[in-house]
Amino acid sequence: MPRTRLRTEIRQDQLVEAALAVMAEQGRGSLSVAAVARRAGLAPSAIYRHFPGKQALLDAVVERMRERMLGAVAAARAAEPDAIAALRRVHERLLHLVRQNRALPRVVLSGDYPVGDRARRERMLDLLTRFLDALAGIVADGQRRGRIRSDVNARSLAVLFLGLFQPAAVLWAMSDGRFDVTRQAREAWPVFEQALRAPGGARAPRRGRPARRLPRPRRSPS
Amino acid sequence: MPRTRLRTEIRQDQLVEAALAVMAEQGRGSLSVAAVARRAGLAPSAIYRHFPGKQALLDAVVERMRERMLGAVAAARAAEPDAIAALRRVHERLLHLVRQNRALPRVVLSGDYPVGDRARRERMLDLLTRFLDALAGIVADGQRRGRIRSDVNARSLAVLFLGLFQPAAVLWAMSDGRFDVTRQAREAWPVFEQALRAPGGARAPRRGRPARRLPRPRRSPS
DNA sequence: TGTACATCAGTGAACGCGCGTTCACTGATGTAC
DNA sequence: TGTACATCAGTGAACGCGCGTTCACTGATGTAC
Repeated sequence: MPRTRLRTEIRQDQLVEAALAVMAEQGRGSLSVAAVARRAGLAPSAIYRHFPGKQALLDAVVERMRERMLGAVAAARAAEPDAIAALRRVHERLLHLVRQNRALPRVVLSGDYPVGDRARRERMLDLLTRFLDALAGIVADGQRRGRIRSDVNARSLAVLFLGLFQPAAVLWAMSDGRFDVTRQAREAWPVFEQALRAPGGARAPRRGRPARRLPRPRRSPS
Repeated sequence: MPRTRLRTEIRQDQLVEAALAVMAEQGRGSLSVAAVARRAGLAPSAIYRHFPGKQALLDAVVERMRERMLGAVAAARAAEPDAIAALRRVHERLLHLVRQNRALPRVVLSGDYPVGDRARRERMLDLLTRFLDALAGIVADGQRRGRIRSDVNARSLAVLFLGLFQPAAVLWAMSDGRFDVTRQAREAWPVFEQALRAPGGARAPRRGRPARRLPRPRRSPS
């Protein structure tokens, strides 16, 4: 006897959320069709009314993460004309996204979401590439307006931004929320923001010739 | 008929390396006992002469990554008395480690290595914690000697350091080595190094009261 | 230096289990008259 | 508003496959005399 019968769009949505919830709670290894179905209150076979197979469900999960991540960047950029303020807001929004959904780092940031064929792996990389492009767009904008240092290319600064957020996300997911992601963000952001601004008082790194020499090492152990 | 017969310590070593190779090439999803055995030139059943089960093999893989990561930090610290130079060397060594072994981010940095029970998850988190502790130790040392800014706690700067390395590692692994990890490092390191030094010309972030106000947003779209 | 025996790293065949998927069937919902 | 029918989201049972693991057996290596 069928329980409640719902339209396929609604079920698809529920199944994607169920998959995310299962990953968040039990890790990606436990992401079976049966587990997702149970979570969504359906029989395992019901999934095949809404997706052609498991891989299609996984694709839909990636698609949802893509929408949310790129959405966060676009929204922040639209809301904040200032590049640094926009980046700060992206940072806040991303942490919010991760806090709401512990599975995000496992899907997007682990580099090892179970993507079957080659084309899917490419699409996965494409997601991160677009994300970095969007961030680099904000950075480049800030550089043009003189708000962000121009002696380092925008793409490299975008990867640095990713580094502000990724370890926090992963540590938070690994520790089941015990890692204080808010505190880390509060302390790390000012450092990053300062680094983004024009080279400031300290000597700017020379363009083309990266400082290979170490800064006067002193002799003293421990 | 048995091929070549080797001592169990040697086979254990080979099997761990084989597991890392399989993960590097086909991703963690393909990490089956059969695949590891094939890679090591053994029959699947031979693995049980050297490990009680698959989980023990996975544990050994984690243990090897732990040794190498903590080894890199310890070696850099011993070789360089200056904290900033030591961090730089850790950075170089870690990138070298990742370049040699593409599976590292999948094992350690993904937050989702297939660890069965609760105790194993804890040990996994413990690895990263110790790693961060070791980094924070270097940072604290630099702070005591006035080489590194003291207005941000050492642990937060250590997580920032992790962020310098983790995205590069993951992007490199995801792109099958196409992402230019060396270039990223060359461009990102000076920015990070500068951020580590004393607050410099720019206003230092006030202790205890993080700047919640955004820096004078200007009205101008796109 | 032989011979006898214990040890133990190797093998292929077979196991049970859980997985993703298929299938015939059910019955609620929507539509035509 | 009622009746007849098509659609389609639901079900439980059954499938084949690949997995981790076990087992009896093999034969190379090490050790005792």
